Amino acid sequence: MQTECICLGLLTTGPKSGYEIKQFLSGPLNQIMSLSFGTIYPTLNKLLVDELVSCKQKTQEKKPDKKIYSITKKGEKWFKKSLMENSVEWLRSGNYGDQVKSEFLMIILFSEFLPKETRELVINERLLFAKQILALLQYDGPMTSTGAQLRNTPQGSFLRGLMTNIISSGITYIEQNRNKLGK
Amino acid sequence: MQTECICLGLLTTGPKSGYEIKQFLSGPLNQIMSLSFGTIYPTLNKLLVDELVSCKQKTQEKKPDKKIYSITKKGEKWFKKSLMENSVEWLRSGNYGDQVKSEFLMIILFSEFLPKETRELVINERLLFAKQILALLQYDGPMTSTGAQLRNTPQGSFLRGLMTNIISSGITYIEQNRNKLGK
DNA sequence: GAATATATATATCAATAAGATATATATAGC
DNA sequence: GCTATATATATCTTATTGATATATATATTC
Repeated sequence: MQTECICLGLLTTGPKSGYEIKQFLSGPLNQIMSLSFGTIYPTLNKLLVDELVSCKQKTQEKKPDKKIYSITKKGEKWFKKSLMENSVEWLRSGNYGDQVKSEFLMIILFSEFLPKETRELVINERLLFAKQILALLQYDGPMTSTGAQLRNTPQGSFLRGLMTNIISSGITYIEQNRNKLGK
Repeated sequence: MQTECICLGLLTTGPKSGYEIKQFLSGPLNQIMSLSFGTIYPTLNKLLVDELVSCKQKTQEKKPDKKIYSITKKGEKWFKKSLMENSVEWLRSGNYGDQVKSEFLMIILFSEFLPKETRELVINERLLFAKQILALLQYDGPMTSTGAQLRNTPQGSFLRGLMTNIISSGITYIEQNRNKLGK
């Protein structure tokens, strides 16, 4: 999926700045997709030139100015068309639509070369992190910009449920089988 | 984790060509890590210059020549040192050692803009693919170069088990909840 | 009280990596 | 005979990351 489509898709739920898009992709959605500032800002500029988004400068007190991007009607049309025409092709690309790079699991694969203490530290930290993500997914308190778009839609609940399910069963497996890794 | 370390780590289980490294990372291990040819070949050349690997040209009948790379003693030392010194730092990088880009889950997030038929097709294809990965993970027949290194070591069995567990529970969740996505 | 770290916000650039293409040969299927 | 796929390496353009720069305010630590 092109970066353009990802940004446009996120903008369908309401206007956002580049910083807010990054924040959103740094929350629970980071388990699904990540983009860096170096990708987000040039993409928004490109979308602006192509008139798929519009931009309002918002002066903020005590903070740098915000550029709020909104998807235009032209942008919505383009996004929906692109999604319909390409989703099957995107799905079939690469590892059937997934590209995963897990430092953690590579360290585990190579952990025979690691002292027991380091291996245990790595596993403990990772479990802690996974439990933090779970807490974030299950959080139902006041809305933060970070978690907002994963709520109130069937798609958001589906994804939250799926992530919760996968992460939980991963934690259980690691806790029950970590002893098999070691001396 | 640097590409250098990944290649060296994979070479600790025996000499391999660049093509075989790519094959290995295109099997079940693709759920954990992926590298392209444009990354693998330059990395192997760099490792050769630094004398962390050695190379034997192998002329093959009816096929292009193979360059078989072996990790050197210098390479083993460097790899183990790097792993020990950096694994905790690698783990803490980015999304705690994970970088995921899932076209499939982004399509699901945006699926309100998709006709029901396309959404169903995407989910069906993805479930089929997941089940193929499961079969590959559970395969215990004659060894292929692709699956070899995930066997016979505690680390390999641990990862195979973890992947099986996560993928299975993902499949179950999708099958039981896909109806909640639709009209 | 001063120094440091963190958060908000955008932008750019070097280094890295992906994806496409080129080259060459063999086999398998239609 | 034609096309697709598999083996094998290499290169090149494009895309992306990760680091850095800039600016200001707040929170935390010494």
